[in-house]
Amino acid sequence: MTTASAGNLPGLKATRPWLSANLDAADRNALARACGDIRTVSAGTDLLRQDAPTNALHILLDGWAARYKIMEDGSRFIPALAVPGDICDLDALRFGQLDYGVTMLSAGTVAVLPRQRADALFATNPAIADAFWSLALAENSILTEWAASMGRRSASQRVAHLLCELLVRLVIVGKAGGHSYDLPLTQEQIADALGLTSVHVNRTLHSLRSMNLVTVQHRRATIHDWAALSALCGFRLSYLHLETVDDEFAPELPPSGARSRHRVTQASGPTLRPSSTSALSAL
Amino acid sequence: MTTASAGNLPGLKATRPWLSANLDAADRNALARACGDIRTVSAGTDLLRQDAPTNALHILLDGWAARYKIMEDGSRFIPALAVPGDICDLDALRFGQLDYGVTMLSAGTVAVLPRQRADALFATNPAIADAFWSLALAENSILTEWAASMGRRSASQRVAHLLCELLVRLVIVGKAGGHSYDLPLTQEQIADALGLTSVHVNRTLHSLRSMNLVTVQHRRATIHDWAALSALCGFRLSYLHLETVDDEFAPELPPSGARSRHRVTQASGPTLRPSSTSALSAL
DNA sequence: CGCCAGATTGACACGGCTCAAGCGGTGTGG
DNA sequence: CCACACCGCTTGAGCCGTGTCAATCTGGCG
Repeated sequence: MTTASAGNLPGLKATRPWLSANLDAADRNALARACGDIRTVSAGTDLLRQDAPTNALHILLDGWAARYKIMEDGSRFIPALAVPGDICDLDALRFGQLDYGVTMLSAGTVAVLPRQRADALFATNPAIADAFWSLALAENSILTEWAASMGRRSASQRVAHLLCELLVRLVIVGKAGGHSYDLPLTQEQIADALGLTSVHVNRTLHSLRSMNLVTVQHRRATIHDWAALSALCGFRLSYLHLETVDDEFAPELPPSGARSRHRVTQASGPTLRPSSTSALSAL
Repeated sequence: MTTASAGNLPGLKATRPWLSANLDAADRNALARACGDIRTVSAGTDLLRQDAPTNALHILLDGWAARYKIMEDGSRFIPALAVPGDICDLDALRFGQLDYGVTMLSAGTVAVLPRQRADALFATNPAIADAFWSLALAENSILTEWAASMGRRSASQRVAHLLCELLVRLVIVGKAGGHSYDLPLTQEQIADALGLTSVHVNRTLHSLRSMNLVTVQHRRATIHDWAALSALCGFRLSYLHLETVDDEFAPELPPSGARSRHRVTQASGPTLRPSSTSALSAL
């Protein structure tokens, strides 16, 4: 569709994930001390089984994890992906049984934080409670965006949007090099995250490639034209609620009174100033 | 599809929404006092505009509200519906600008809770902070289920699932009479909440009607066969995290190693013991 | 009685799914 | 070091669930 300069990425100042973004050294230490063990796990390991009882949170320190849901007809759906710094199963903070499972998509390391210790931390370190609140609400916002994708975007837009989101999230935690990053998902897993079929994801990926927008192969994604790719899917940074994004990227106000499923305008191709810093490695 | 007895509804003991479910009189009073004004609003009123700055939460006391998102192509998407007892814009607890708007679907009343007062309350009344946490995580779970619907369920299953969810949520706050309830959404709004088209929602509704599962007309939904309707869409109570549901309705463990998009079994038709109690009317 | 938003209906197009075959890389056992 | 197996990627053909477009109908309401 849109052509465009091989634009740079959105100008992010943030260098840490939501959870630790606003914590000082003391609080980060307290959080680290509260964690039980640190587990090194291999790809395919289930951190949590769907509908099984649980009483601890899993904070992903390295690698990728996915929440998954086996639907009533046996199909699988992936409602969320976790990258370093994310919490795999935040709901365990209040609920003893979750209706999704968590599995590792790559090898990695995970910190286990017992629910009771988390509550204790909240009581003594308000800043930590704050950090968890921000994380929970940001997650909420991402879920909303994913739902919107499945409900109102085409296959190629969904794929493009996911790739854009992941680039930004990975840049923030220092896991993206330039415009590319390791993407350990199979096409089938991408399909499960987007409500598509692996066959169609394959075709869509080829289509995006042929437009010189992005290449995904050998478990690595390389974005060739950020401006065009983000314009194609209407990607806007605002929903990620990164507190330290440059003003120039403040979201534009969309047309106010729109009807269901219709035309429109717009295009945004912010420029990015990559930054880095290991995730919760300090933990 | 499935025939079945005009089953009763799931056996719920809960009589209050998440927010006030575990608050004692003192805390409820504190919450009420913290709220600024109570606004009486008419249908169509916008409580919050998409991408506009905000610094207060809107607690819905009566009526229906919807979060909406205008997509880049001008189409509309509704990521959440609020019924009495729900918070329309929980994200405002931490973020000063939300990428969704909130509009009233019916006339109603809303309590406005300034963000700062909410934070103050959390510091002094741990039980209230707890209540908000539960609400946030439950909302998260509902969003996940909606995303799963859009990603992996057919049109009729989506419609059925939404109608099931709403019945349960309304029973809990005493707004459902027997197996029916007022549903102030137009078919177009239902379509926007399900990622469908109003034309297709219309056809789907007629189809469900012809199967004697449910009737939706004149802004009222009447479920004729709960057992069959919930079986059709694989509705399970667990994702709503109602703490006081009878054990007999504990979710069944789904088959463990499923592939993307395939066969399966299952059917659940719990029996419901309606209960009532006005939402946050005490506020 | 006239208007209008919302509900209906029909005809038709198309995006994405299904089914099925074939290919390629990689790990493993002989 | 080769042969096989297996998993994930590709590709083709055809189908079908939903969307699109366009009337027409209906119930409320002024």
